[in-house]
Amino acid sequence: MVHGLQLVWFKRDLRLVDHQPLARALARGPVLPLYIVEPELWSQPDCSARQWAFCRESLQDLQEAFADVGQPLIIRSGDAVDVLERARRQLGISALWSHEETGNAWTFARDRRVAAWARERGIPWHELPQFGVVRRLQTRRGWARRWEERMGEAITPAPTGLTPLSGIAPGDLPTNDALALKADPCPYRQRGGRRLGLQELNDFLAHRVQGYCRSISSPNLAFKGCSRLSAYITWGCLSMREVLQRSREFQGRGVSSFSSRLHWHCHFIQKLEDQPPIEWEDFHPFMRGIRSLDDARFAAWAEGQTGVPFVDACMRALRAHGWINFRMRAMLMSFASYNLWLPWRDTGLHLARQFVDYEPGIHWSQCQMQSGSTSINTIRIYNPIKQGHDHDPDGAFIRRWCPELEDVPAVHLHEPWSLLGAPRSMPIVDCAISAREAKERIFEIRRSAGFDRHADAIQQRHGSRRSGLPSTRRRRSSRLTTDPGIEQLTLDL
DNA sequence: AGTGCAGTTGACTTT
DNA sequence: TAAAGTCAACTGCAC
Repeated sequence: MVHGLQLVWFKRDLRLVDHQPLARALARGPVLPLYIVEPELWSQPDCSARQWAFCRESLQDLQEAFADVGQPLIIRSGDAVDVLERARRQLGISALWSHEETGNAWTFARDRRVAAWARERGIPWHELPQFGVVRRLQTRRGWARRWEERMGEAITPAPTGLTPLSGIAPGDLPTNDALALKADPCPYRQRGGRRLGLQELNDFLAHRVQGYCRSISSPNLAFKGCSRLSAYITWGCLSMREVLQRSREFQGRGVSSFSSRLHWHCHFIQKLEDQPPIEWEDFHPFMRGIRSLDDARFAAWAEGQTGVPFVDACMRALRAHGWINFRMRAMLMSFASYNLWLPWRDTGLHLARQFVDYEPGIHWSQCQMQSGSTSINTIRIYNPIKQGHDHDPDGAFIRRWCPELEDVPAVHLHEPWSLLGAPRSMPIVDCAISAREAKERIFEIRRSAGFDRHADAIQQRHGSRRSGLPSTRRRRSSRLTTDPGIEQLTLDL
């Protein structure tokens, strides 16, 4: 049976291997592979030039891969619905194929407009999952098992020998200027594309995975010792499935620690999939609006000028690399949310732009988790001085990124204000005092009436079944408040 | 050689 | 993927 043109819409899945929408579309008929550069997307406050640069390199790599199989990748710029409608009018479209995307609120709204357009035009839109994230999830029960099932599916090989469509101009990739992106120098950024992603994967599994556990916490080791695959997974140069399956060919603590992180990747994205407003709204209603934006504090934090050396070094390294290890991300967020008491939405947008591997679901879940607003996790306030001593004991990292501290002797490097006699600038906040105040504020809210009732509901909806069982204390107290029989009894007493 | 004591370590709790 | 506090057990040392 002959079908009409199958439009495969590439989003953050910039590869030919393990691309089920592409493979399924090819089984139906001639394929038009399309990437839509959306200027409005790139003007969103969580997007940046460094992300576009990585995406653009990945697209160039994909263009080459398509050229090798005989059909150019088609690039168009503009609003997605406009571009799709033009394609429909000019070429006729029988079906639209893509991966499911759990993006930000903007891409969610855009997908709804595309869905409405497809419905109106009678064009079926086949969206297939590429991660362990489940659409329209009813319960978290059995989630981990489903994740394993999906990740265990056979890898779809790259197609070969496509029949080229004639008379369609391939189109050009716009530059930063054309997208009006703000200058965003990032000298040590990883480069995009599947070729480099595979290189990183092979090198990680062959040489670096053994030392993985030892390297992840220290900013001195992490840039080389971590997998460094996150950006390639975010932009889809590599599929999660192939990364997981390849890594399971190996054994050891490093491999199991790494693959459990792939599992957590999907666990966190699932939260945003289930509840899109968590991008800007605190999970727990009692946590909403508790912090305030202070411009001077925000600027000092964002520019790596807080006066706390380890915090500043991390922020400056992040700006220059477009990446930093997990623990240091958590510390930067913790410092902003607790010590500086800044709203996580504002600081989260800044971090989002810094991350080449920005993945909305992970990012916003983590921002909230490191700000204590989820209510289902215990609050974790990082002490940047202790973190510095633990993970940068000789101060090499601080010296690398804070040249202004050149003449400070090693013993004072983590807290140069302790160097008596020198007119050393004080940090913008006292770490110990501000941490204690933040802790008191959070626990005051957590003690307030009705807090646990919301927290239990959040745990029910978003908590991991595997490890996130409510604490004994909470379980006990929630039984008291949710079981009407016992509640009556306790009220009587 | 046993006792007292300051200091350390580790498990556990609290915030 | 926190940090600080508590407490008991332990250690090294002086006497």
